Amino acid sequence: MSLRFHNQRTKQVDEFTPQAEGQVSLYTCGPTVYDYPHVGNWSGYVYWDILIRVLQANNLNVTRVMNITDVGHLVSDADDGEDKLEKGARREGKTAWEIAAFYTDDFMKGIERLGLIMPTHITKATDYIEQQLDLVRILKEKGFTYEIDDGIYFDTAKFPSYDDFADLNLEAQKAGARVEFNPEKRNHSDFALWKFTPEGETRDMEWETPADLINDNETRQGFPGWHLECSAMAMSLLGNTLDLHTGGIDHVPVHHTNEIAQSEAASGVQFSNYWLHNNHLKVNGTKISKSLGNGITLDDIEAKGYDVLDFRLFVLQSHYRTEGNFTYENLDAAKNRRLNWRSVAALRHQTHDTLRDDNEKSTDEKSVSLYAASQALVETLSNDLDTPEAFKIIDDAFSRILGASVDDIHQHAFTGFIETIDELLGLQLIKTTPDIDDDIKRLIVERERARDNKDWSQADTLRSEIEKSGITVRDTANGSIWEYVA
RNA sequence: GGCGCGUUGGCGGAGCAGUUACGCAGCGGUCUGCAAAACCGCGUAGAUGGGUGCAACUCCCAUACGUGCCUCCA
Repeated sequence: MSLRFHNQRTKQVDEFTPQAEGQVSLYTCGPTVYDYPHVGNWSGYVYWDILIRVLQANNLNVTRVMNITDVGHLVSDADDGEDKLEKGARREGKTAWEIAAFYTDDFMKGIERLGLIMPTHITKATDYIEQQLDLVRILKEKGFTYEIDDGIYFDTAKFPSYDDFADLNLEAQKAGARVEFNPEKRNHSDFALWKFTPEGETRDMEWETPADLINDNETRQGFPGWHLECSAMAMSLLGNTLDLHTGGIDHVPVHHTNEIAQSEAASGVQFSNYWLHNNHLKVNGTKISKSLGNGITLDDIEAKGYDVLDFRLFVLQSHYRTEGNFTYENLDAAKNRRLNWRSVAALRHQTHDTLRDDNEKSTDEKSVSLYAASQALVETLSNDLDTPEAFKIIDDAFSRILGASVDDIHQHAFTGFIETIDELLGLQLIKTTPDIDDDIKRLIVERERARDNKDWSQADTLRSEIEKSGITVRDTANGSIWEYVA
């Protein structure tokens, strides 16, 4: 079995080989906790959840770090020392610390709602201030930094391969730039490692800048630049070279480019061997943005009567490197597909282990080797997380299940297949398809008896009775089958 | 102004130079006590114009439209 991923570092699909056999170190850029995440944010985390599951299915032990950005993420063009957290605090009349705590908590709940596997470490930027300052110190000692009025900056001109990762054309960008940049900066692409709190201001979140990092000896309060945290946390927990680093496609030209520059300038070795990026989700054909107010949240989805698992399935229908488009019409299609899959999964309660095993059944035209389908799922997903193709495999297998007589389905193998789907895709088909209770089973048997006696009115009465429990019955040549009422 | 990407049937969404993607929705039929399911079939997809191939949705060029980045962004 082999794993392949599209690697932004090499711009091609590469065979994946971890540094240490059987072990994978992985860093995922997490949220900035200043507001509720929207469907676009979540789609990325859903895809990286599949990545974890696929790595584990390949018998790899994953150590994963995800950060919580709770400081230092500057808003747009305002170069006035304000960051997203401080702004959010003003908006809601709270402190930046309270804002961070509230939305961090909300994010953690979202992880559970979507059934995402919890990272090994979830780290807050504010818990790693020391490590970030250490990194600044190393970069300063190596001559990569310079100080200007509002902070300590990284001199990108001293890192010659700066534009390789994103294939940037810095000269062209500079020539065509529409936004004024800080004239004190030496290069347009230079970025702040550490920002100083402006004179006369006090921030909710600020720390004393160590004297050895400042040119003159006066004490200055400050806070970390946004890019610094990821490098500091990744390297302190996972080492100087990671196996995998993931994030949104928007991070390629700035955030990840800067992470690479500052990390490799400090350590002298490659920061990450593989870089994976998820494409964005649009809403109704346009980019999701605060100003447009189209940032649909998990709560919005549920308020419209959908399950968050419908959204999860919707996301996985398209490949992670393809741009998606969220509309409620499309969510409807995903919901219907999930309900259909659920009906199939519920069939396992109505099958039995028979004398014939799964392999024997696979030789039967009408049957299907579910063991082979499980294998195919793992292999398909190992090929750059090909979820659309995985869905096809599931649909193929399910349609053969539906076409087969219940007596021809091997319960153990069938349940195993559903479990494999859940392990790989997290759709919770087992959990969402509980068996029916004995009272309903009795009614079903009673109804079958009525049918045998051709007592149709009694049979219909019993079916109505059964439907009060959210279960409906359909009749096949081999007996009655129950399903959940949609 | 600079740099890039996309355009597949009603909707979503894949692979592939020559065979049905798949799903959701729709229509017709078979089956059936009813209902449903299942199965079969249908709608002659590939933005437009050229080019290279025996052969192009699938490669190349151009045009149109859409969209992203260059400023924070998953």
